[in-house]
Amino acid sequence: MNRKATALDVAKRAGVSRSAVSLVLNGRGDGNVAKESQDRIRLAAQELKYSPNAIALSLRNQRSRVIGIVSDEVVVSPFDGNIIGGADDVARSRGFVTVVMDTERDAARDASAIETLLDRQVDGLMYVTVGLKPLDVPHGMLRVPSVLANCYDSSPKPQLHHVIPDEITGGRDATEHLLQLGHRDIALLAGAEGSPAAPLRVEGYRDAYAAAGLSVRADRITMAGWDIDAGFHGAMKLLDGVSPAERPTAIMCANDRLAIGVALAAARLGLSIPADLSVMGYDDEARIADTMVPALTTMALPLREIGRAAMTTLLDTIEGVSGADTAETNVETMVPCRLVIRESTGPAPTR
Amino acid sequence: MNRKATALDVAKRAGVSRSAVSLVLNGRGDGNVAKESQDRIRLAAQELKYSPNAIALSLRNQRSRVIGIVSDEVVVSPFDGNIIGGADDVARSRGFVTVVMDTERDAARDASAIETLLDRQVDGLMYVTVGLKPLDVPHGMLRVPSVLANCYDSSPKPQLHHVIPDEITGGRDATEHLLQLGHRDIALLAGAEGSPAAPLRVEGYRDAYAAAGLSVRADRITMAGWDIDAGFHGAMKLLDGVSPAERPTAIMCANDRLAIGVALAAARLGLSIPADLSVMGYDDEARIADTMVPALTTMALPLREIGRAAMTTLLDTIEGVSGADTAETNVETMVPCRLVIRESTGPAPTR
DNA sequence: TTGAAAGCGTTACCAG
DNA sequence: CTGGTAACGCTTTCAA
Repeated sequence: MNRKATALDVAKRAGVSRSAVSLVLNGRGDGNVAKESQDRIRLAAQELKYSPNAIALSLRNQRSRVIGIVSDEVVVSPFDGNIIGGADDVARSRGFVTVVMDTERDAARDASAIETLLDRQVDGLMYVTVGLKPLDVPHGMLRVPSVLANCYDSSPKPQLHHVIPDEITGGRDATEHLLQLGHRDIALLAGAEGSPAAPLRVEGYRDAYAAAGLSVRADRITMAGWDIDAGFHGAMKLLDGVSPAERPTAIMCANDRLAIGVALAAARLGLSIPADLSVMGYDDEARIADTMVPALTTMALPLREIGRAAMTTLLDTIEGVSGADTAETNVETMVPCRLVIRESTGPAPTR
Repeated sequence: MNRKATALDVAKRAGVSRSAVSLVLNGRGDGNVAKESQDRIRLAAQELKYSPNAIALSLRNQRSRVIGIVSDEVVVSPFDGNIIGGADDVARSRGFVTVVMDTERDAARDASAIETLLDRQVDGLMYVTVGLKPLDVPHGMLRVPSVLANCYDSSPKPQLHHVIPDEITGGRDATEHLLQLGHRDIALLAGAEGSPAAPLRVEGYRDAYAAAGLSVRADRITMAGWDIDAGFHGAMKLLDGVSPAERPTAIMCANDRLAIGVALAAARLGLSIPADLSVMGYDDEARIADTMVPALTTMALPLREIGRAAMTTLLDTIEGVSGADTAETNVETMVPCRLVIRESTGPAPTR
């Protein structure tokens, strides 16, 4: 646990001054320091395993090459962690590191996390949420380049760029997949009221119906909730004791957990998926959708892409890349969802 | 985006010197600074919203009150995030903050994450994994007080304290719950080979059988895997086309996803849970076990407790709390799992 | 009771 | 081409 080597140690060992060390190790040696000294410096640095002290560097340069990521509950919840994964990919590839702080949905902690990060000279901030939602943007975020991922500035005058999934198109594409398979009566288990994502997915569903010249039956749309039991009870209501002619031939779910509930209900009722009933999920949740029996056709949320896009615009503004967004330019990036066809959807049964 | 107030700004506004500001704001004002000046200083600090620059502080004090948490994939995976939540609770309550870096299972990134954290003067390090596993401890962790959560030093001479769940007792308690309900033929879907947790849970299962004076049937234990499909196929093999007398009356699963697969199979076979078949999960995965239909009886992994315990021992050694572990004292803390009884287990069917 | 100065490890500037 | 010096913001010691 002995102290790390400093630039001074390297200088001494190489028999030069600190400044020479600094110049050489930052690639500005040529034309400033004798070749011979350069070699000695580099050798000494290696022998001492010298790496500059990041703290001193930050203090000196007033920047740290660190991006702070604040999340409402991405770390502790099972969802959406890949947004952070994608963001980190991009950050690393551009020579930045990310540090994450999760506030477990406590708004008071948001502010203090951001203050902490700011105090440590982060060069930029990113706020990530579990599930699309409006955000009361913490004040500190405006003091440094910042971006929102999977959430958006809920104030009347949005200041921050945000990156979100295109839920309307997602809902539409999912519905169209089913329509193309010949389904004409598609029930929608639509998630819970109060979530911003749910109504958008419903809107996409309506769009697809309209585009196909079909009219939607209001009673086919249920704001069921987001969990397995909601899917189960929703499906039972739709299917149990209902004659085949009256049954929807497909159930589209607003997430994969609902689809599990639907599958449970179908199995209990002796209905086979997809022969008797097609089931669609949404999210493509890892270790759920792909391992379901049958494997779930679903609309994948572009989590990594959201993270990548958000980090890219953030770093572009930090590094002043030309074309980087200013207050004027677009404040919204929408990333398309991706249809993943597996085994839970098939041709509508003939009746 | 104008610069933050510094101690010098406060001093100027209060008409005193920088040092006075420092003394007063660190509670060492009495006996050193006139009461009157103290008030002026505090007022000025408030007006300027002064808070000390953490970077300068770290540089000066050679410590940061930051704990670095490195994870193999806790952030991006859906599992075990609550370990970090628990750790953060304890850290905050003791005036530390945590920053998380996820290396997405890339050992090369472990080392660099730790180097980055060390360069930023973290006062301590914690490594967290998804699922119990041996860890090839990255070298840098030995340069600063460190602790392992949900993993353990795989080297012959373990150096670091680790905190892990008591899987053997967990397996035993789960089995005993079923035994107490009258089950005598309990099948075990035991997870995958190669995972350290699986054999421990099996050992607990054997212990419970032994304690009850029962002998285990080797063919009742299947290393099935960890996912829904494995549970489904495992259950089908156990149940499909097997006469009631030959069927196990309960299936114990090494995690909740396997239990989903089992429930799916049971429903398809017209078996009712728990009347015909009791099903146990393991993990008490959020939004899965509690919302299953029927709600899953399961063995809850003490994730938050693991995080809390790990952070507590870490901070104790950092702050030199008496009784804090030294190289001599215990290197292992085992946290008990917690039986959560819901609706998927019931009395063994009479036959 | 107060203020000046040193030092934490860097880098950038400017004489030599 | 080189080495000393200032500055980043803070705390602590020492002298006034």
